Amino acid sequence: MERRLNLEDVGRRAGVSRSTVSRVVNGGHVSSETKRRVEAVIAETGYRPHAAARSLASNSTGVIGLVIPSAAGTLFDDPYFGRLILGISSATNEVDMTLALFLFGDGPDERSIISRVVTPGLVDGVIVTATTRGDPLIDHMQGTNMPFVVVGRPDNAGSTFCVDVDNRAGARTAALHLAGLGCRRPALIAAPSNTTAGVDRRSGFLEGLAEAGLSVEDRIVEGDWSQESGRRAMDRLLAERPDAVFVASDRMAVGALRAIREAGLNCPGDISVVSFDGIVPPDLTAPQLTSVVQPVTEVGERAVRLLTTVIAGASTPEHVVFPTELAVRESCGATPTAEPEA
Amino acid sequence: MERRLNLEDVGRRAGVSRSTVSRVVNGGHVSSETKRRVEAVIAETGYRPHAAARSLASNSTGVIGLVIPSAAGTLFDDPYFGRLILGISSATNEVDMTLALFLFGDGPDERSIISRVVTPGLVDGVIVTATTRGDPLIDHMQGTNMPFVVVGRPDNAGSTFCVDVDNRAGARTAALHLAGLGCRRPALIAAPSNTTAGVDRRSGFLEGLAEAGLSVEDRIVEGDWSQESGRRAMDRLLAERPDAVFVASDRMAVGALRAIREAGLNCPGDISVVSFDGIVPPDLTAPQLTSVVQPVTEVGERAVRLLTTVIAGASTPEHVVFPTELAVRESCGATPTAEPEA
DNA sequence: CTCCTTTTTGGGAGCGCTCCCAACCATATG
DNA sequence: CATATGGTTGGGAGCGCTCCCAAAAAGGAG
Repeated sequence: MERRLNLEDVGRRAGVSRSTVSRVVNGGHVSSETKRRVEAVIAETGYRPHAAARSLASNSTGVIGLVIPSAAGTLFDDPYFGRLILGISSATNEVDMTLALFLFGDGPDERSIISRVVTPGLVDGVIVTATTRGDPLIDHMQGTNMPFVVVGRPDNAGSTFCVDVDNRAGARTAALHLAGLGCRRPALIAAPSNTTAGVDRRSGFLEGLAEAGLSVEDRIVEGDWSQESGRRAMDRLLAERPDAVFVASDRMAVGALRAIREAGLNCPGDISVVSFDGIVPPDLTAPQLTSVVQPVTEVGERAVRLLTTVIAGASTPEHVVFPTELAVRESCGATPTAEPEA
Repeated sequence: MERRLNLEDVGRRAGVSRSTVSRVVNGGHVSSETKRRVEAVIAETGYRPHAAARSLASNSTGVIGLVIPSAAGTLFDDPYFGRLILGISSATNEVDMTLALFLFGDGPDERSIISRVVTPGLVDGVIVTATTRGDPLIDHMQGTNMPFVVVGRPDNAGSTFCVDVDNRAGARTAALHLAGLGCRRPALIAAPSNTTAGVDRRSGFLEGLAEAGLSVEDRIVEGDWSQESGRRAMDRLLAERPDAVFVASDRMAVGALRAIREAGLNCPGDISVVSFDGIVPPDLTAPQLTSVVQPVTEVGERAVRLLTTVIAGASTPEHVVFPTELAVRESCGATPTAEPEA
């Protein structure tokens, strides 16, 4: 097995210098005749530039990292992260970069992996997501000079680049929609309050309710994003006889729907449900979920684009906020249900 | 902002040479006194070695790639890939390496990303998931000298390292179980026949059936892994009045269960269901699915370990096959259902 | 035909590390 | 006291590329 060849070798075969070959590869100025000859040699030999050498010399790796702390075994049970990764991956491909994935749990190993993320010469920048409120990871990142953008809204957003969806406005819309439908005893299945998405959706919903002169009183239970937690939360809530529930995630809403059905009640007949995410396929539930749709894939793509500007040197923090959109389907009762099932 | 410091700088501050610092960092032989001094300087300055420089000099990057071809927008709808990634990521962390993720669709862009995967100096090796039969990607990889292992069973497995689960045996077990329960009219909701997992599960099931003197006759419909396809397949199958169905994936089984319920029939009362994967949480469905459990996470972890041996120079192809295990729950009817719901 | 501009090309320097060999030092041995 | 032994240490060479400057070639204008 012969040695991999390098720029010099290719140049020798084409009768030009290292530099000229480099120019051909990277699109510099080369006479068309020379270019033709060099390209022929490259095609013939299958030459490919060495990524590490390039990174070292140019001080840029062409790799971006995606960091997801507290990635438990259940990470992908919620379609959210898969969708986000898909968006990030596709945008990464588009800008001709490579994606590195850093998942870590809450163990003590976490620290060492964090430090791997900021290893010089490994990635050009990172996207950080799934952080909890006051997550030390954000502070840690700020202490380095590694370019990074946050997906979500960190507490101290002021000084960081971030892209998020308008959780608060979306939840408010849900409240207004439910109020408009005439509910009297609204309830809330909230997302964990140690996440900004959780608090934003909660406060947005309460705010919308207040505008309509309504209140959840004590009809509020906090879930943990899981379907099972949504089911249990709804079970608990049923004792309070709510006539409308806003569930802070689709996945929890699927569980809530099941609890309603198993209690012998009907959605939307007895209880209207509106959820947040718009991520589970409508057909998957009966009735179809009315949901506040957040553009997850776009968020991922935008995060990559934003990161490239940070890598390129942008320094004044930019906050991108995507609007959400209410998709009215069956579970809220605004539309006649196709086939109300027992 | 001052320049990042390098080995030489650290050495100067500690009064030793570049080489000595390198030895301290990499665990070579250094006197304890010197070591202490150097480590102090490293801690104080926060020095971290430059990954690209290291890769270039040592000809090893510490990065492994995960390649998932034909990754459509629905990739993560099935928990399988998420789970696989989790296993791979955790094993990658354990061996102190970094994971690069290459997802690509079936577009013409695919080609260029494949070539990025084999860029020298980018990754030390890759794990390729074999989805479709006769995937040209496998052949392409064989043409390079990039170490790789396949997750799944490629057609031409002979010459590649791969790790897979025993789909055939697992499906056979399902058939035997159903037969043992006394079914007379078994049916099959198969996985796509352009995947080896699909054909293995199909043939294993038919084989088991044959052993028990049974046959699906024409009670066989092929799904596309999606929940919706499982539902449609079952709908179609109902006309044939099957009394037992083996569904080639949990996700399709969830759809099948719904079709049964919506047709006013009862599972397991009217129809027994056994699925493959064991990946959806039992509580998620009613009745709980009896399923052939495949150890997805372990497969991922094993793939990483195997890849490290290939990178280290292993050259005689190794095929690791994990056994599956039948988890008997409610949907097959072997156990009294907790609460048979309409 | 000379001088100046523009395009094209070559090669030195250097990125930060590892690898390896030679030099060094101390201690143990004949 | 010379010599072997083994643990430490320093520094040259080189990984394959980019960056940059200067040399060479090719035109254009006077």
